[in-house]
Amino acid sequence: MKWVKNVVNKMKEQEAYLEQLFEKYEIKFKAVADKQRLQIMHVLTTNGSMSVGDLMPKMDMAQSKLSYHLKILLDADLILKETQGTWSYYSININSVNHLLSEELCCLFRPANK
Amino acid sequence: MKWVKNVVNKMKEQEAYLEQLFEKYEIKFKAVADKQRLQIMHVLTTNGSMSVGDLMPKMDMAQSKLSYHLKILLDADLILKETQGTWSYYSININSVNHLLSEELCCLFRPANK
DNA sequence: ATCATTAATCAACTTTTTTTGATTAAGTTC
DNA sequence: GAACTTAATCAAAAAAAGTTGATTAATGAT
Repeated sequence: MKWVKNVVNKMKEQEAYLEQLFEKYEIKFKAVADKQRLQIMHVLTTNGSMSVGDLMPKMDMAQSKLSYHLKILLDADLILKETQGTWSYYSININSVNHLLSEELCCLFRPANK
Repeated sequence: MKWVKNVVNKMKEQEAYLEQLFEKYEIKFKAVADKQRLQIMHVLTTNGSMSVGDLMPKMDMAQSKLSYHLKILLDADLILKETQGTWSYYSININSVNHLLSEELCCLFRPANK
């Protein structure tokens, strides 16, 4: 019966779609599942664009460690990077954060929240 | 100067508050930072309240493994548990999910989304 | 060209998380 | 109460994530 096959196929498609989706969100949620990275995001929110060197004292973190965490946030598309010569400037990706977190939470990562 | 001390104290309070907040969210985000657990949440969403035994075939997962992941979601307050005799029934905690995730994401964890 | 600066990457190590199979505890059924 | 069912917990092993210090690559300054 043709329609049975069609239904089964639809279900398989749906499953594959969800699996992909969950994988994507796993990466994003892993990125925010660390208080140090949440702190980085918060510092970038309140200070705007910052170089790794600027972040080091604010986070009290060694350079290689900071680079490691920044890469995770960048791979999850939660922050943006702009290279200028030998400097790397990072900033929050508000758009991406808004699509991921609840409104009340986003407030924490919105510039100049009062 | 008294006002300097006051300002410094306020800042320290703010810092302590944020640190606590980030720790709380670390736990919640860790819980959703796993595709298997996202899948569990989704199954609970579409099927309503389920026992561990019901979930096993749906997740194709051994009992002890399932209990492990359910505990993580429960500790993060993202699911609810009701014990009836020797059965444990788990269900999604919509309220908590709504406060954590973006609206578009919550749709995935809202019963009967069309 | 040499030296200094900035930040990414690497490799070894540590810590945390996840998986697995077995055991335990508590409640049913006969 | 003996046997069975359900699900939590445990301990050992495996896998993944995070930390550390050193190296590298690329750019800038002298």
